[in-house]
Amino acid sequence: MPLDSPYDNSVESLISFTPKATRYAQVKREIIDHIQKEIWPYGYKLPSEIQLAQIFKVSQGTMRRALRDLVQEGFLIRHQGRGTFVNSYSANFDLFYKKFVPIRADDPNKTWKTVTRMTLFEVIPINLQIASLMQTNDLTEKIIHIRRLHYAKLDDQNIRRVDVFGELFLRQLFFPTLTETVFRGQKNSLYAFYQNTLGVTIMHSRDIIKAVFLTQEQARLAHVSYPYPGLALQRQSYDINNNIVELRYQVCLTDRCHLECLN
Amino acid sequence: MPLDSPYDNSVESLISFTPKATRYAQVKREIIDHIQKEIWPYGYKLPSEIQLAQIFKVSQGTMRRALRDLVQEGFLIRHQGRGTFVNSYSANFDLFYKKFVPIRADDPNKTWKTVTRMTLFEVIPINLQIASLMQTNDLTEKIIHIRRLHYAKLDDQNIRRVDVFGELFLRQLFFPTLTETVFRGQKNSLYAFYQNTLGVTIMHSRDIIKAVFLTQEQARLAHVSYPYPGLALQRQSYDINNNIVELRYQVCLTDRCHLECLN
DNA sequence: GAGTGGTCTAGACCACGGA
DNA sequence: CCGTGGTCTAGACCACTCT
Repeated sequence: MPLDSPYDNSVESLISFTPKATRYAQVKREIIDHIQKEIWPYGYKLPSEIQLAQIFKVSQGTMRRALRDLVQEGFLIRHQGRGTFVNSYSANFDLFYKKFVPIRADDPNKTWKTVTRMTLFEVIPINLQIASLMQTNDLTEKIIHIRRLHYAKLDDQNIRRVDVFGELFLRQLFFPTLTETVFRGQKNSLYAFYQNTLGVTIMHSRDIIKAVFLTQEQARLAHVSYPYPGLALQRQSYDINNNIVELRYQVCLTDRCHLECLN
Repeated sequence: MPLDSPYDNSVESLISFTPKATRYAQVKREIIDHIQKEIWPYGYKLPSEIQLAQIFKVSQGTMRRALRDLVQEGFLIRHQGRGTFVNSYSANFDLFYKKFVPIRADDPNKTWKTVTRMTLFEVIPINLQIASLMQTNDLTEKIIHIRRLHYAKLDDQNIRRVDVFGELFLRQLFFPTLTETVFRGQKNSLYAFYQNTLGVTIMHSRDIIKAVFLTQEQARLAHVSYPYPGLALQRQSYDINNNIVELRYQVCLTDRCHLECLN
């Protein structure tokens, strides 16, 4: 770049260079950082919006704009007369469940129970396919691979039928404390477990769905004839900083369930 | 109610009784009405927000709130320096396409073309199943039933392969001007056709997806062996007043395409 | 009754688009 | 250049929750 460049090369401008960052966007980013660093942990009650406006040195209106956005994006939850809280999977289970679990029972008041069993836990080197789907270039990373089966427990019979075959791939980089023992201890929703126990919050995900045949082995475990059609769902899950940290591949029977999308 | 009731029984209060309707919500409703009655037709440029605030007798801030909501809900579109416009399928085809067509090609730069052919057009009496899915109780209604096939035209071969089998069910009540000839004339997106030619705007929809076998006839038309798995998608489409006006049932092959959901 | 978020107002300055 | 929407401010009143 020539010395008489028209661009502003002052140290100040280079350091403070945040193109088009509006005040409310800056405030949003700072709040997200606070949540991510757990300075404001999940469930935490934030100061009132008046106090927040003073803290961030903005007007109450600008503060409202930032808070409104963050509520809409799922970071915060507000109750009139009570306050503003950091949103969490535990506190708002239904909300997160509906957002991330598109599979619903055909019968709204379904009578059977579902149980989940882990059948494999291993740490493997990353391969090209997974690296591509995880959008990472580091081929030295380790991947935690977990296999899970979801059984339907029918009331009238004493048989267990596999409804969903699931494979999980997690980047160990983001789940350093996860071991087989820790995973076995988890009972509730997987994403709540990630957040509460492993410190990883899944913010959004992308699903790709295809129709496939079950394999012979899957058909046997599902107690259906072969061949049999199933839904194959591949999911990329993004954390609070927009890293893809989890890859999911699951095949599900659609006998008593369906997948629902709202547009 | 006793004469000394603490409640306000004045004629004014009874007439203007709109429980909890905030000002910005009232303004939103009035704007939607204007659009629905085509006082402000699709693509129309609204007055500036200052003028709108004067028209609706609210502050500019409240006006902004209403406009912001309506943009987010898809009714309006705004451009800084240009103005506020009534949104339309034609003007924002990509946006609507992405919203309502969850099926994407596996290959982002796909090389084949798709053509659509209507193979049936009939007006039939409504039946219980359709009435239930349409959420109507009037069993005297007429339903327009249309069958369409989507062919993939492969470059390297001279064969046409059916990729999607589609059935449409429309409530004639909402599409009084639709005849077979009119339908044959439509070339572009179906929802743009509904809006521009038939005066019906689809605002949102709900999809239910299952994995099924293609029928033998479908497998033959698709040039695949039997049995073969396919995605069955059932859609309920809602108009601007939240009536379900269209029901769609389509079965698609997922050889070169997939279904995508963002959560 | 004190504190909270939800709504609403009446201004201000800026960046962008088009004539 | 003027008109537009985008951002921001500094107040106000109300409904709700909790104690």
